[in-house]
Amino acid sequence: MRAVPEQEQTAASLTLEDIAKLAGVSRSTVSRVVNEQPNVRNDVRQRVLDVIQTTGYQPNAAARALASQRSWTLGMILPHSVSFFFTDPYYPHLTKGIAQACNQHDYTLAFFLVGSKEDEEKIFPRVSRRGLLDGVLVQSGHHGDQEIISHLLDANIPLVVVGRPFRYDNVSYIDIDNVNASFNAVGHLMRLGYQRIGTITGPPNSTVGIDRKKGYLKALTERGREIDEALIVEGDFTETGGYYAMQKLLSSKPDAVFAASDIMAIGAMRAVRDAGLAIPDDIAFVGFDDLPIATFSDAKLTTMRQSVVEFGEKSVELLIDLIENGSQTPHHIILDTELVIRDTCGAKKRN
Amino acid sequence: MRAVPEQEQTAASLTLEDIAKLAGVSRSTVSRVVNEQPNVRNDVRQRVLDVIQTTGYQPNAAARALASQRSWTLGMILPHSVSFFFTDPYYPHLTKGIAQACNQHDYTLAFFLVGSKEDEEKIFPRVSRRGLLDGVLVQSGHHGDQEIISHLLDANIPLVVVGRPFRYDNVSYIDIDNVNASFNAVGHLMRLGYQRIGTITGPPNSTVGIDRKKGYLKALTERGREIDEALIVEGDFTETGGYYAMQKLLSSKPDAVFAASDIMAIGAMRAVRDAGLAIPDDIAFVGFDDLPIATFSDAKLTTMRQSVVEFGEKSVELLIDLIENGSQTPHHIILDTELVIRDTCGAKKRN
DNA sequence: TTCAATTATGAGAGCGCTCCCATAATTATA
DNA sequence: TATAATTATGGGAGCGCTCTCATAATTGAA
Repeated sequence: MRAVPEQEQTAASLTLEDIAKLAGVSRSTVSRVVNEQPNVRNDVRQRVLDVIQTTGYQPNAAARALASQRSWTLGMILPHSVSFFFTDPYYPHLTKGIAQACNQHDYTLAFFLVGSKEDEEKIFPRVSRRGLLDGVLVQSGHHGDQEIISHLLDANIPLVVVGRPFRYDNVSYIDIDNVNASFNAVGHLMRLGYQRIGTITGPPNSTVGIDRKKGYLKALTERGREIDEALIVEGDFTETGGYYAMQKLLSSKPDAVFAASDIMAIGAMRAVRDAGLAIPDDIAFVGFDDLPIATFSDAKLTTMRQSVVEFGEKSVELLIDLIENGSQTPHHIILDTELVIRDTCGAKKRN
Repeated sequence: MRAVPEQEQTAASLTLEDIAKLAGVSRSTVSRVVNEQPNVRNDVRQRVLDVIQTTGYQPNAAARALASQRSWTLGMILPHSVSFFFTDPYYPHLTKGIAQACNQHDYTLAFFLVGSKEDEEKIFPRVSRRGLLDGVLVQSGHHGDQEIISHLLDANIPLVVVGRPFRYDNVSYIDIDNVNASFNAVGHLMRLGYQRIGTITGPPNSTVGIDRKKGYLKALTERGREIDEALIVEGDFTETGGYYAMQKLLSSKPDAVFAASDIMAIGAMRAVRDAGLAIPDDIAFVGFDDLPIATFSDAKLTTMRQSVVEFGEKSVELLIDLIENGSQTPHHIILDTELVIRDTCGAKKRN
């Protein structure tokens, strides 16, 4: 059933043994050179390298994986809950960060986008199949993802959750300090003198949604402000969600709004303009994420920056660390955020 | 250097041989059962299946790949040109379609997101490494992607381009008939009686941009209308690009606009509203893609539907066909589109 | 110059499958 | 019932690597 080998002995179908013969050394020596191991004489190493160079030899990934019990492939799972993969550009960006980090570390990224809850069942055995993945990244932080996480935990496969999961004591994850970041974002608005600061939150079944709201509340209460429930409206991390949330908020007459994501801030600002109000003069804004879209609009968005690139990098590095050093105690990494002051908060006008 | 096996002989680390022993048959028989091959007595098959079921056995992917010379993994390459991966939700959607199709066909999807032109060099040897991928999908249609495509072609790896590339005589690709689709979209506006139909095109270094503009021109000229260059403005498949393009267009006083993508249409409609004009009464709109966002806004977008799910499915199926039947003649698949009439074209008001 | 320590090299086994082929069991046909 | 055809099963080789271990070459110290 194997395809008939045509004319060619293509470069890529050469084996270690072939290279060894061409370089006049043994398979083992070539293997050492390929894997940059010591104990090869310099001239020999160079000779082998030359042969590899001219032939364009590439080691066979499957053979290497079988022999070394390492596939050099990481899995990334997007659970069904991450259907805003399509509505919040944050996810594509994060995905890019992860993909790039994998490249840099010479890992291949396998992508498991779970379309439906049933798909999760189907994907699970695939992910836990030996010889395919060295470790798994799960983009999560949603309440519905507990099951898949504990599945993965049971399978004893190195695992990093990207975003804090609901139960996290026994799993490694990476996140930013959402509470504190939001606290600072709202604090910034308070320092600028705004009196009626509203917020558009994320959904309450996500840790991100919960934490950012918590930071908002904390900022107000710690400085003795009263919480006005009418100033808190739930969004869903979509632009449209932000738009409608803002429409509701408008009746409570806020003078500033902290939106839990840039994309919601953009939707909300559109609602403000549609209502004939000006930003930041009538209503000031602070967003969250600092995606490129934050600067696309006329009014550049003041926002809490989290470096998605760094987020991706660190997730991958944590996972690789887990794979290579296999510690059993879960690691929790919290990345920094930084307030980026642009136009929409009104800070510049007040200087 | 191998990790010390702790207490467990986890289910997933069982081998074919173990299952054989447990079921009282040979390795070969288990292999036949696992791979759903004939020539196994029913009761034996059932016995083996039971053992597999209870042990949770999963064949080792690397071993299977090595022995069968098939990795059951497809690569998806997003060249650097697809940086609008982050600005046009079309790409995440398409990615989802592809990911789901891979799942359905029991392939794993490996994801190569090329961050920079230099990355392309780095990714190339990885992709052409034997034993890793059975075939490759390239999301393309951009002028800058010729190089990577011919690289892949040289490497003699089964290849499907998703979107028509600039040179396509020697490569398999899948696309929609963009010219005809746009022709129909614009024809729809003409039939509704609009006189000054403008267009916001895609960039001219993409086949999609070129073809959709071509369809626009064809629709006008075939019906004896004159082309007014002032009614043609270039966009870049981003919402912001659509917004600014529309601002330019406004001075030419169009009564209808065909936008080459939904996301640009949405940006453009925002510009129209910001200018105090109504949709569709002052300016009618037809978009292209029919992404979910088309229906999010208040004014539901009339648009040319291309099924991204089907697009993904068909790409994967074409690639699998190439892998399994390995024909040398390139296949070109053109999918259908369908005009979805909603509010923004004004058709409903006129009935 | 001699022997120990160190470094370089090669041979062999084995990773866990698939696939071919030989043989055993079963069924069909005469 | 005997023999041919068919179907079921098992054993062996091999996919292309890695990694351990034995041995050869080189260097250092006495």
